Amino acid sequence: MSYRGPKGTYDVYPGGGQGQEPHERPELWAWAESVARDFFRRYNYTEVRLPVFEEARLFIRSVGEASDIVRKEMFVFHDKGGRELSLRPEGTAGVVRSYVEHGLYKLAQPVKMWYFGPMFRHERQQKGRYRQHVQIGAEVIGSADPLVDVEVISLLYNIHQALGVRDEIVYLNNLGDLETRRRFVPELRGYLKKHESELDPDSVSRIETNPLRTFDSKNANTQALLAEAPRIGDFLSEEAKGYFEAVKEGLAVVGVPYAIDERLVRGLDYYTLTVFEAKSTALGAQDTVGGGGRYNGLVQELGGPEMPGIGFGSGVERILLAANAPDEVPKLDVFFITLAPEARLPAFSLASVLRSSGLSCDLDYADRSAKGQFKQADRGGARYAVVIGDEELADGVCSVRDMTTGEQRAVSIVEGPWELIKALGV
RNA sequence: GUGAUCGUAGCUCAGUAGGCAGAGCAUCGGGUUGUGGUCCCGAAGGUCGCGGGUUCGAGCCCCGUCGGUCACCCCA
Repeated sequence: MSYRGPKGTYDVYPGGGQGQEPHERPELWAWAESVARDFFRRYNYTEVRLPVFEEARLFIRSVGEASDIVRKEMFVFHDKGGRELSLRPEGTAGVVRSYVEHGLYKLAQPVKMWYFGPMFRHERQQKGRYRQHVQIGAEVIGSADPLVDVEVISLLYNIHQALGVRDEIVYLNNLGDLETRRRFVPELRGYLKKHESELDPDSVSRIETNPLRTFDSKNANTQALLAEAPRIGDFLSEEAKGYFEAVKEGLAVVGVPYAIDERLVRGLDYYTLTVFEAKSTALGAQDTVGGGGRYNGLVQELGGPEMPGIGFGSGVERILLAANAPDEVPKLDVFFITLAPEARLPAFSLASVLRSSGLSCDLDYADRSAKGQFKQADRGGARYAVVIGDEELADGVCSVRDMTTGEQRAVSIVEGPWELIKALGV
């Protein structure tokens, strides 16, 4: 094989589902995007389309120097002007950059935005994890109303449910505001240092850089130790506690089931207060379908005014992997069957007119036999086969065959395509 | 980045002990000089991931490399 797609990437291509993963099937992508798009319309979100690369320092500043994404997962490159750029590893940084750059804080707040597009992380791939993957995401900037948190979380959950994600659980936590973190982090760090010898190496290295992340460890010893560790819930300010309660109450009202997970911290540094993660047990080890959180300091951090924000990102490959994918065959309205060389141009012309009228149609381009053309019509799920051969040409008609019933009748084409269009019931 | 495991037809996979590269599905044709979805017959389709080594002889054994898969790490 002379060429292959780059490591960790995949193709979406026609193949009738033979040997294809759900996320390799074009019709499932079309379905997922249209379902998501309709949800965003109903929730009044505006689509943004942003570059897939940005200045690298944007991600370093927002996602965080100590984060794994910045430390080892960014596709960084230099352009010919010596600028250091990076393929975007996540969506929030670009959206916030755009919000600040275009002064969107002058618009009526909050500004509600969504996007659908590829993200890039240089990782070893496995089930549900690719170096290029697609995220559906939403960001709401300019409101600190806990009901916005509820809206964002329920939007994520409802999209997943509409797409058939199986066995989904939404985990929820509150990381507190900056004041909370200031008091909690030294406390946790002290505890971890005391038990340093019993921790796994990854967790030890995080004691100084980002002690909150140790909560994510899958190491059994570390987890046992953390059960006794100080809890962030005990350090929350009254405001943060009240905020958390309001979010929980809102979720109950809109019927989003959730579970509190006090160890949920997430790997991006910009989160404050609400964080959430939607997982599905239908996936492998990479069981997070979508997640996000509030980032009340980020807009200011990136040079804008003090504006709160919240958002989610959800992996479309993982959605499709965790979903009960519909097994819909794309349907063709008409397939033209030409049984004489002189029939090809009239058929081609009729197809062109039918397409203008909104019907989907196709014809044989492979010089197939009559039988082969009917098979092709059948494969395409055609409702009608329109046959044009010597006999039809002599009579100025075409033979319209209903592929479900097998009934066939002659329709005049002497006056043009209008009889045919009428017969097909447009 | 670490570990395990696997690369044979478009797809799913057989391939015995190292001895001529196979099946099913899909594709194309024929049975029906112009009629599909069922059936029957046939054809086409391969640098056995790639490179090196051992051997009279390698899909099979050895080394390397690239890629897939799964897990760790981390996340979507």
